[in-house]
Amino acid sequence: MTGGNRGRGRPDTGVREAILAATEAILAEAGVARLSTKEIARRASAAESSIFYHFTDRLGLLQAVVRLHLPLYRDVAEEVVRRAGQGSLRDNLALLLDGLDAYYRRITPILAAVQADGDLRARFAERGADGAVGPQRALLPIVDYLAEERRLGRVRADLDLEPAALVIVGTAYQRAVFRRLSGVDAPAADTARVVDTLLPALIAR
Amino acid sequence: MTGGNRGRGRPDTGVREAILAATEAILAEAGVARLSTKEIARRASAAESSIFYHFTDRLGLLQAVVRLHLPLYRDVAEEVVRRAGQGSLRDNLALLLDGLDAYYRRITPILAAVQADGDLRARFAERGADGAVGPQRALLPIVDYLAEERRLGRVRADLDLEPAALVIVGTAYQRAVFRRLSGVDAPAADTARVVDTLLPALIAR
DNA sequence: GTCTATAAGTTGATAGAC
DNA sequence: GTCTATCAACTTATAGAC
Repeated sequence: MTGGNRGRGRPDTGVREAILAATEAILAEAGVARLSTKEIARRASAAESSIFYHFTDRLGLLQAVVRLHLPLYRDVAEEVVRRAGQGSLRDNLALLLDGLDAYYRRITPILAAVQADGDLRARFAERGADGAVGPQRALLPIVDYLAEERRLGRVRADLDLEPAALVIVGTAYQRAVFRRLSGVDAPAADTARVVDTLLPALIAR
Repeated sequence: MTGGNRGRGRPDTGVREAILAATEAILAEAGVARLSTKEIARRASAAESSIFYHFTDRLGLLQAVVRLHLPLYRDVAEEVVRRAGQGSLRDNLALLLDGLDAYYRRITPILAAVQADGDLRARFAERGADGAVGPQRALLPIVDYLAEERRLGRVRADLDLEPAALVIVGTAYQRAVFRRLSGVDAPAADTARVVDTLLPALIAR
């Protein structure tokens, strides 16, 4: 056990965290293809066997990395939910798109790893079934936000929430993927244009 | 040389094609993580060394698989460009979304492989620079279609084409990724709802 | 909890016969 | 063009000392 350590038990020497950080770095730079326990150990300046001590096996490590990033999504999404009714719809949408974009830029390598490894995918499909991490869940906070704005009369009364959330998330994801594939590492510059294109689909006419 | 063989040169024994098909199958079922030359040879009922004879190395094989699927995108996209001005905008958009969805369902495992392998990603980043396959190019046919519809006055005169194309492609891609992650293999059922949500962003008010 | 050392298996790739 | 045989390097994982 590490992380929440406050003096009880063995002192936290940080190897576990170093391993997680090294894993994430390799995933982002080189991809799962080059993610070997030896390379992780080298970058974390730790023994290879420490990986197995902390995470049981390679897949356990990958799972831990994914788990580490799930709360971040809630942060991004719930930040916007809280803003429902405040500020302009345009500003909120820009905030949501940029927030999702930054989030996706960070987790795209990890998502790619999940998609690239059948075993890892299977482990998350199980979890998805019991409702904890199912991919469609990603839409829920956005749906909540839109529902609140609809209740307040700031978006069309007949807005179909799930498709609308899908369009927003899909647009943010696509921007992140495009930028990663083209090797650009700067934040997106065209948020305003995307927002202005999206808005007429949301507001009353 | 195989494929276009029409009697000249050595007879086409189909090993090359079998290797490509086996590669695609493994990618779809298990992901790059399990894509070994040995497994490919086994599934293709061919010798492992034949892979190296035809594709030089593992990366060359992956490149060949990607290349095999690029024309398919043009087919999907250009089908819709041809329909500009014909049928209803709603029908065309539904056709485009479903076409892109089917396309993405097929290439998602391949795209995942590219994202998961840094070397492969690098090879395509180079190509992208010289303009042949750059990811943003995926938007061009959709931009062309929207431009034609705009010229005909069937979409808003002030529609911002690139963001609009991004939204359409992103939505289609997101649906495909979601469905793959949740293990569902059927075509999308909610196209109509998505189209009706998207449409107000495109048409004149 | 972290290390060193090591085992057993798999990997991508080559040489050479047919 | 396709095969069999082979290799050195690397892979995940374990045992046991500290």
